[in-house]
Amino acid sequence: MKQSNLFTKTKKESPADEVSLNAELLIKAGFINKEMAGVYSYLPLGLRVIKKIENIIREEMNAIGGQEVTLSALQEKSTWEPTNQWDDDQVDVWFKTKLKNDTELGLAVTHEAAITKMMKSFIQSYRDLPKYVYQFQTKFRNETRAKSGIMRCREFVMKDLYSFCKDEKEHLEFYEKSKEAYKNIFKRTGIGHLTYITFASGGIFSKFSHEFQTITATGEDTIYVDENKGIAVNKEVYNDEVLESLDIKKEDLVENKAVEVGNIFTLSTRFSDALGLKYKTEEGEEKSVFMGSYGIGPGRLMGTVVEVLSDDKGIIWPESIAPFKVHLLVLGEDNNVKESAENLYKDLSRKNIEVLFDDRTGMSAGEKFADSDLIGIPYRIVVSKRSLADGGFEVKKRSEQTGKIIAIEELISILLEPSN
RNA sequence: CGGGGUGUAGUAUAUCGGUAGUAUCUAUGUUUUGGGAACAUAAGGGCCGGGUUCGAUUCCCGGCACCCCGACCA
Repeated sequence: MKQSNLFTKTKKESPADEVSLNAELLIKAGFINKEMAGVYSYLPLGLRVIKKIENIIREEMNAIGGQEVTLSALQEKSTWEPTNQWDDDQVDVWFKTKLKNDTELGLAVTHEAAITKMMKSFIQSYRDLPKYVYQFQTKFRNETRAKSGIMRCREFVMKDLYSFCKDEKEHLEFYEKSKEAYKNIFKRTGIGHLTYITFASGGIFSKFSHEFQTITATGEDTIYVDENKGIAVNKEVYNDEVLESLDIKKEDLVENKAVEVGNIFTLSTRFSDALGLKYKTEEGEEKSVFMGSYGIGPGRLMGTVVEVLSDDKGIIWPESIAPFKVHLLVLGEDNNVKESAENLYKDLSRKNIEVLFDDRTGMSAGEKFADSDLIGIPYRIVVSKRSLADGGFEVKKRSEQTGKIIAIEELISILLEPSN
């Protein structure tokens, strides 16, 4: 893509109404736009990142048997009444609205009940189980206080997967698989080294749920990390009894602030009982479907990556989710230089290498460099009189301080190496 | 929801009970071009409503919006 065609612009000044690093950098670099407190639009660069994150999640969900759907955002009151989750004194984050005929509706806070209801149409027999269904879908939550940039929004997309199993045993097999899938997701999106599976409160039907917590000073949660075991305990369940049951020693734990980037939990038969999602066993017995729920917010994940992987100049995207692989900068107005850059842009594009081509004219070199650092694309290639005189193009990784001049053949072979 | 704070050009900020200044951005021109270039010219502003006052962007009240701390996050 030619940067001269990109409608977004970078900003020099940090927004006055954002304190969080993720929002500050993403807004300055033109990835997102703030519409109101807790509500953000995704711009071309930001959407490319989100789509890449979604694709990684999608691949991992498909790998463990997930089937993608999209459920509606409008939900009926009757969907949530059986589990007593419609009343505002039970769930206080509802956005509610009405049809013209006064029928009450809610904007989806989550989809456990809705999907349980839907699956009644398709699950009747043990032969229909297990099934795993997921979506990327917008949730609306009327948070009393939106905060931390895109980390806690009133409108946000969530990947939510729901598992439907015959019994707890079958459920736990999948539950373990989902942990591995989640680990893969965080590893592939570049925050695996800072992300710990964390024991958290499990609600009524299971002792624990599992959160995936990424260590960062700006996190909302406090967790206790056992580095050797690679696991953590959320402060909300941190006590002697829990530590003993998990065989964790207090002295091995280090307290950290962290952000919850994923959460998996066992629902058991809470929703299937309430909504009547049952199946016939081989013996002809009627049983409730055993369910689980598995969430990740791609937007929050993106914000976390920015929080964790950035420096004083801007964002440092992991290759796997960067909006482009290469940021090609042409310096100066010399026609030979321009032509050389154009040709390189075409060559790389033909090889299906994603390039953001900074072909903007009338800009100083320093301004282009500053923009490039802010946007944070993994490879920066500079074409200038100097680089051509030195025999080619200057390549520098965003994560490194210095670059080197190389010829086009070598350049292409470097860029075609499989990433991550 | 409790507490605290802030609303001034597109953005970021300053001053002031009496003419609202600067930077950046935008437009035009000239000179620049390897780390946010220089000069010139131009355009652009007091959240909304009420009150006090000769006069309010400034003081007071209400509303709205935004930020921070805490609570909440099923």
